[in-house]
Amino acid sequence: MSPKQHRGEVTSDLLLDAALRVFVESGEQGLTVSAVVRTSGVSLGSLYHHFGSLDGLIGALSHRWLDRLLGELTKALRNAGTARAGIAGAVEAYLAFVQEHRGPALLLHSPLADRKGMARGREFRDAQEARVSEVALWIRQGVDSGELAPLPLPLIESLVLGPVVAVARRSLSGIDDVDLDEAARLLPEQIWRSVRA
Amino acid sequence: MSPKQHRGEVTSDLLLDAALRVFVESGEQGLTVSAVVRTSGVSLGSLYHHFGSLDGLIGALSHRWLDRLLGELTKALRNAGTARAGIAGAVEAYLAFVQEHRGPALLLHSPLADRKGMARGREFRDAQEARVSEVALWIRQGVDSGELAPLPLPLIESLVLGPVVAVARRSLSGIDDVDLDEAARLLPEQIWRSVRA
DNA sequence: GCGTCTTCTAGAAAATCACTCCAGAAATTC
DNA sequence: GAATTTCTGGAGTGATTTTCTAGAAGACGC
Repeated sequence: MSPKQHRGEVTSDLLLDAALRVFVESGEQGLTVSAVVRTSGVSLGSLYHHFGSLDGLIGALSHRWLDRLLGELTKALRNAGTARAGIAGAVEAYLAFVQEHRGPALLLHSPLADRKGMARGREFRDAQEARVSEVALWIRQGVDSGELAPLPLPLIESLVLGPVVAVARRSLSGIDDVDLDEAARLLPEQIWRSVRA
Repeated sequence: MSPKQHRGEVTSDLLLDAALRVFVESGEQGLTVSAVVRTSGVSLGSLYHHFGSLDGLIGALSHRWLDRLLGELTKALRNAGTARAGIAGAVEAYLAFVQEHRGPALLLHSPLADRKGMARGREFRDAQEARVSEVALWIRQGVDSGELAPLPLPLIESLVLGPVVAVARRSLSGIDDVDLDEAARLLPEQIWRSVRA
């Protein structure tokens, strides 16, 4: 790690951290270029040098945390001996992530991540693709082994993650009375019923 | 219908229609005040007179279509004799709506509707509340009659709509190969398994 | 140590938007 | 037919993102 690169990493990390902090404190409304520049202490020029645009910065931040979340999910799948245990583990891991990282979870489930998280460069897409295809592979194995119902892969993925995302959104939006602990206790069994063979 | 009101309705409808057209053609990026003014032929002042802000216009548009969608869902629930038939009907109605009204569905599933659709006035909220509470009531009856599993209502709602929304989003984003007809054929049975008693 | 090239920082200026404001037209009311 | 309310029009304002360019800091060969 050369000094120059070290400096560069520090600067972009300063920006990413500041962006998350601003988002948590001020919401997506307050997440402006000037606010990030102010709280990070980094200059406007540096921001645009490293990320090209505000969307680029937000996209990189979203990607960083989406990668963590997908990492938790794939780890849960990998460590499970059965399809049933894998589904349950992934559901619990998702909800645990939302509880432990409320700020980042809020970002990932906010409109910002949808818009700016997409249309990323190659590196971003590829790292994600690796995760996603690992999930797809795990599902295919479950179907082939007869543990999961013989459905199209996207449908199985939607049946598993759809309810989890819905519950997470409700909890994060705050207007609903969803207890994530309760959801983590009840959802795995119900979701399993919808995808088991 | 007096002449003035007639003119007023025409003007606001011109704006709503133009906004949807602009969104479908140019995406949420292109949905600007000037674009709406240009394509509608209505003046800037009129836009702000009728809707107060761009968010107000988008919110009204989202509300108009969300109301239609919820109407389809509640109609499906009302016309069903059993809980199982109701779930299946609602799922099919949702997916049919997405196929028949791709533009509006894209709007409803886009970040715009999330942000601007909220924080509306009393009239908007109330009309929606009526729909939502009708759904809640239907679910409660299913639980009480022993047809649905004794779960918290938000969880049941998430188990039913979560996968449907996930599939709809995939289809609308275009990057995925989800066949909505196939989904409408397969999902009802799988979702039913996750919520039946 | 010394010039060169690339990378990075800095912030002023430009461009784009949503929104305000108010003058006046059109419709309504009495 | 005058007064009042509602609606239309668009120039102007302020905020925000982005561009531009001048130059500082580091990498590298010599």
